[in-house]
Amino acid sequence: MSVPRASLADVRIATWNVNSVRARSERIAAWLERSDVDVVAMQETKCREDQFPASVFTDLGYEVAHHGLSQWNGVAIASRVGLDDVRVGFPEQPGYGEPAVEEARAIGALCGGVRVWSLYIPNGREVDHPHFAYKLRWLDRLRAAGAQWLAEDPGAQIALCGDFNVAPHDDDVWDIAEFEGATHVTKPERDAFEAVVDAGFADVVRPHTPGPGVYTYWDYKGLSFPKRKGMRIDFLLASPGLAARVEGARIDREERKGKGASDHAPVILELA
DNA sequence: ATGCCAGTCGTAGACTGA
Repeated sequence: MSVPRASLADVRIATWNVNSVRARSERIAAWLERSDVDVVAMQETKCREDQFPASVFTDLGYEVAHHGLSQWNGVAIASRVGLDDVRVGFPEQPGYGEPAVEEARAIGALCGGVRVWSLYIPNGREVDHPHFAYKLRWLDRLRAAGAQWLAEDPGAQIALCGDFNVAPHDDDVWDIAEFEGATHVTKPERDAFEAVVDAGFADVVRPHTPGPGVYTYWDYKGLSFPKRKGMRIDFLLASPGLAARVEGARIDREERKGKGASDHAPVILELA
């Protein structure tokens, strides 16, 4: 049983695409004990509410909120510094298809004074696929929601955490030449990502984890991890009020190693 | 690149992922 912290200073916030919370439950529990994070935003839980293994988190002293509608997507936040005012989805979050169907891609909560969002941005699939337009629309609505939150409270401490499925710069992939015509690196996707940043949400991890060759995701196929063929697509974007508290950040490559790893590594932010 | 690897459904093979 972890001891809840008495102070809200020296908080660690992480984001991690776990690629199934059920298949990964033992590794997640071991990682929580090892990493000593206070808040973790998870994506791709891949389960419904009634299937979510809440005890994995509560047994370690965390509160947990989950949003899952099917075996796809699914987002959660676990916290041991409070978990209040849980919000499922953000205002005007787009749905997918005709008619538009809501997907479990966003959950927010107030954790120790920080508004934490766990976000799973749509993949896009192919550049000419309807899912690609959905991805761009989703990012644009996230930008609009974020801008509105900062307009209402410029000093708000907001963390947009998640798998953005965008590699914003060429050195965020192992070889940009290999991505000709591929999603994740196109100008519209990068513009949509930068628009979120420009709305006031800075990538506060990169200054502490400079590249090139620094990634958060490695495909299971083709020995991508040992070959260091990765992508940097998981981010913690911080509002000005939160960015001012950032003292450090790291990507936990160790967690990508061994049997039963997620294809994404956790990304951890250290706050004063 | 038709696959590669992994997880979901369910119990074969389709779908999703990036």
